[in-house]
Amino acid sequence: MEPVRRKALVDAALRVIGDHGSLAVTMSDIARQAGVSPALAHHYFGSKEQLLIETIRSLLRQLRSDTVVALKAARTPRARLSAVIRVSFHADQFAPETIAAWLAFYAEAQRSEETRRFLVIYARRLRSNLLANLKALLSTEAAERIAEGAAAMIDGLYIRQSLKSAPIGIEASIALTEDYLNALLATASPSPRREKGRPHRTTQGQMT
Amino acid sequence: MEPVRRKALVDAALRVIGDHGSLAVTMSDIARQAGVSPALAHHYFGSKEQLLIETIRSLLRQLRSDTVVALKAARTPRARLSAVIRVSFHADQFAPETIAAWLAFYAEAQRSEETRRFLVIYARRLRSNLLANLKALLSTEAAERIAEGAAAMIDGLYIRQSLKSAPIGIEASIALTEDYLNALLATASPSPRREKGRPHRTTQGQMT
DNA sequence: TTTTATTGATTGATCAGTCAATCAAAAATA
DNA sequence: TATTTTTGATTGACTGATCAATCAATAAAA
Repeated sequence: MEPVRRKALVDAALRVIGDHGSLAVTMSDIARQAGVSPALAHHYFGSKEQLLIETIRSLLRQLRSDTVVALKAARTPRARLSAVIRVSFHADQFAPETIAAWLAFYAEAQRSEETRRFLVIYARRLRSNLLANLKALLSTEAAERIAEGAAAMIDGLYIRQSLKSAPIGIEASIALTEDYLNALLATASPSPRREKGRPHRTTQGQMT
Repeated sequence: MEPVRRKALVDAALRVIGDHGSLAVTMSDIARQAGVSPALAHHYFGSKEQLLIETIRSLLRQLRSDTVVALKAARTPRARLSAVIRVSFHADQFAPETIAAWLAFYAEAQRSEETRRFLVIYARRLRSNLLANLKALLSTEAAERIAEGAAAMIDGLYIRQSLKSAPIGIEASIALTEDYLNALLATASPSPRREKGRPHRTTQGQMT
């Protein structure tokens, strides 16, 4: 029973948090969603915090698994970059409840060291997946900048989605990130082996 | 006394929320920080929610005021774009407690209609400030895309800062956003009056 | 005197976490 | 096989703590 209940409770927590849009949900809410008593949730997880930790862990596991699959299917570095982007905006990730859950965990990371650790892992993975493939196309220096920028844009599009103010769709979000990549790939030095010196200003003054 | 107390309480709330990294702070915490009794906070604001609303309103007012000043000092559209970026990463905004507070409100917006309204106003203002100046340099169509992208990148850099995982500094954040702008300004059609037709793919396939 | 500012004390609700008690299945024993 | 024992699953009822909100009372100012 244990593994069944644990999974049911973690799934329920994710759902309840997503619906409610906050981690301020009660064990009762979660237990009810899972169809068990609150006491049982405590029995298996010991504390609410522990259940929440398992919940974010599961969110992360899902994302990694999706990423691995997408990466495996892509052959070239450029294609792998697109794969990373696509996974980030994949339908599951972009569901309102999932976005709400991620956001809630971001806020929680301010207070829970353990939650922060998980989110740092996420941020690093995203950056690293981008960086590894950018390095095949650009100098390390340029690759690092662009990886940082692309990761920020992905996170930003994601968080802006949570407000549903300007409902940019999945496709538009992907296109925007791809445009960023394309533009900077074209502007920055095109080869991994490039001349050193000034950190190559991007074509300034083009448009006054 | 009323205006004095209201301001003290709003400032205290901002501080406590920032320190605590969450809206789950008590009226007592806030009142203590402001040096008054919890009962007085209720007396002037009626409810905790109302105090929180006033708090985010104050955050927004500050940001707008900074923006107005920065915008006034800039002469060209391109300079105004830089001004908008600079204000977003201005030292006040980038202080850990301020970031924590913004994040907390983002999470709250999932649940409070009124909080969401304020954040939507913020998102719109940012987009609009960027858009107005981009339109002077590009077709409306391109300007809209780039405004969306730049706004997302700003928000993304901001939120990533909250994790303190890859502590990108203020200057680096500004540079990254400027690079995005420069690259896309160079790539997209350079004039406001441009031929119509296909939505101008950005130089695709440049770098295989 | 009337109004405003301020607080201590209290209330009512909500929750995380505990615990003793039940129930059922499996294991051991006869 | 029939039985007792043990173990794990599960819950209802309870506790202690926390907190938003209220209110009656006091102090001070107008």
